[in-house]
Amino acid sequence: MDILADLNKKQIEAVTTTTGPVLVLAGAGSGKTRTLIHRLAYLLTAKNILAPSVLAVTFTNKAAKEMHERVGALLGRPSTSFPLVGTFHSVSCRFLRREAKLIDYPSHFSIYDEDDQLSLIKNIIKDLGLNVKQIQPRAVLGAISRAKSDLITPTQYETDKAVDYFTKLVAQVYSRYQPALRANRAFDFDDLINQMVWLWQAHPEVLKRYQNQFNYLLVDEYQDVNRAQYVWTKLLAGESRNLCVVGDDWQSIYSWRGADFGNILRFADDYPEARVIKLEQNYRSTKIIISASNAIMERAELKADKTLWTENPKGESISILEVEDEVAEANFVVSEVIKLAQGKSNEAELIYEPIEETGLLPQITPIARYYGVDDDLHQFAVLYRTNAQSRALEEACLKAGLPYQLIGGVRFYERREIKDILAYLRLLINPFDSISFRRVCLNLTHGLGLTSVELVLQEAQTRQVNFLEEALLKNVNISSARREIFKKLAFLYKELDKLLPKLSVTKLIDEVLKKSGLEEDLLDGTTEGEIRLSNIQELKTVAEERAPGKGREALEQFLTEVSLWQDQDSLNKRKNGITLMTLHSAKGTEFKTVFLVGMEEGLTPHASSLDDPRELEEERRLCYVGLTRAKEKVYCLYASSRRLFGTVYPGIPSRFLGELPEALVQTTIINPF
DNA sequence: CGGAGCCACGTTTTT
DNA sequence: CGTGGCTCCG
Repeated sequence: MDILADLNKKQIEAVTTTTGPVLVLAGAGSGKTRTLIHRLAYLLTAKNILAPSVLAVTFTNKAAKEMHERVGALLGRPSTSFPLVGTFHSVSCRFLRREAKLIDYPSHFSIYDEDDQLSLIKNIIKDLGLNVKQIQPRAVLGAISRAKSDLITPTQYETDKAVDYFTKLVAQVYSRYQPALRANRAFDFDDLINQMVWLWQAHPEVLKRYQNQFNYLLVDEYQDVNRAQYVWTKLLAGESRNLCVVGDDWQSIYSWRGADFGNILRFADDYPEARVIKLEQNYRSTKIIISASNAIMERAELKADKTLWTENPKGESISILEVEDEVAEANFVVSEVIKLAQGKSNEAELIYEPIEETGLLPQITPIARYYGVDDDLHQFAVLYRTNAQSRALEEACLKAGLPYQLIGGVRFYERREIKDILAYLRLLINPFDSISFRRVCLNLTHGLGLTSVELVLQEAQTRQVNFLEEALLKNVNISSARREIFKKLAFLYKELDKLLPKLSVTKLIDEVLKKSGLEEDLLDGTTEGEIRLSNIQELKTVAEERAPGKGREALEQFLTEVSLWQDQDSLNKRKNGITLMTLHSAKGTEFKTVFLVGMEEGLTPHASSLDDPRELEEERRLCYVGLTRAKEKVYCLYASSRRLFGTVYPGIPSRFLGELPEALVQTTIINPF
């Protein structure tokens, strides 16, 4: 097996430069993932590095999984002798659970997601005697999270950042927020990184241990690391400095979440001896698409210098289309897909017939009906700036019978029934978890309300005991009926605790479904209840796959996995259909044909970015990401009027369209008259 | 305590 | 236009 076969010169350099710091600037479609995978394989075989001393960090579980599988395929060895490949959060969580006792946390701490964080913050605001309505807990959480991604502690925030009313309020909430997490034996997502950084800084001997173990470090999507992740990486790379980071500053689209692509631009400051390797040859797209993408990025102010090029054919022009409104836009996309899909498949399977007209705009593109069964539809994607835009597209697809796959929207683990079940299980592992306790009482236990639950919570807090201790209730001033309900709940948990060692997670979920009465509640004959129950069935499938085995250990593993694996489409089976998703979700994907819809001022670029040049730059990069998803053909659409939240707005073509060189585009105005 | 109606609000979201 | 969060009442 030749690991270097089929790689270009630059890629080979990136694969074989195994010692010292390496920065790989990998343009869109330049074979970045391939290079990474080959580098891992090269380390393990040609260099005979032992798997346990290699660590590869990604941002998404999907990327981690892909890397794992593809290295496996390349090496053809069992996954047991694999290096550790995982997301920043999952890897750090693993470390943190191992070392938790050093910072006085149990190893089975809960992991709080955004919902949980918000509940916690709302409670703190209430405790401070402030009005939750006037404050927007979301904004406070956002500020805290941003501070945390910059490794700013509550104390530092108070002294350095608290300058006006809002930031002073944030300081107040933040200083109570961290102790609140501790009281709950919980960490939030940011903590999974931060606490490890702080732990390493406070315990150099522990850091040393990790540095000694992981001699070879690989970080993917480096443009997306925030300050905390940057420090985390730098600490771990330590003195060996065998750190290879791969990324593309042009594809930095998460700076609003604390990602700082400056980290990629400043890499050489920390590592002056770094080898910088640029992967500029694109294997994905046509010359036209690459020229257009370069034209967009030429105008970016702050960026690493690189130019994408390709040996691929010139390809088709980029079609710019003006349509009447979002309905016409969706109709155009749908009929165009049907037309194109027909060209590629058995014609007998596709029959066109205009279906009943809407009555509103009968002149506009009569929708054809899709009768196909081919799976070429995977080759089409419709990308938009905001999730709200998916509605018109979905409707057009449904009307035409065109199968589609919607990425994003309400995520599986954010569904109420799922969160409820998980809260129930989480409380079993961590009975100090007040957020889960609240959920269990309020959503899954009849007869309990906010007032009595708050009283119990308060009593537990003053006595420093967990919520399930019966003795606790003696001093709580609630009616005897409610006291009985609490006692029943506590008893139920005791029972579950006893059964736990013998039960698989699947069985445990069944047990909870029955004993909590949730199953009974959901079997109320409504389809909604049915759907919720089937979601829980799906959760059981996840449990079987990700956490087989029995008892506490399996349950802990399951809870960690589902907390950290919130991936959108990991649960959606890849069914046939065109893909509908936001530009953000599109990063890392590729399609033969891409429709960029809503290319209007105020949408792409988004209105909220117009007054800030830096945010505008991010919109530009977003546009770049959109264009470079396409292998063969790009359509850009804008509507001359668009209905948003019930009101009609005039549509002005996006500035980015005007920046595309005229020679590359073909503009058509689809006018109904 | 919990359901029904009313009002406010509305980017992007890897973990 | 829809959703979700809150209030009021039974």
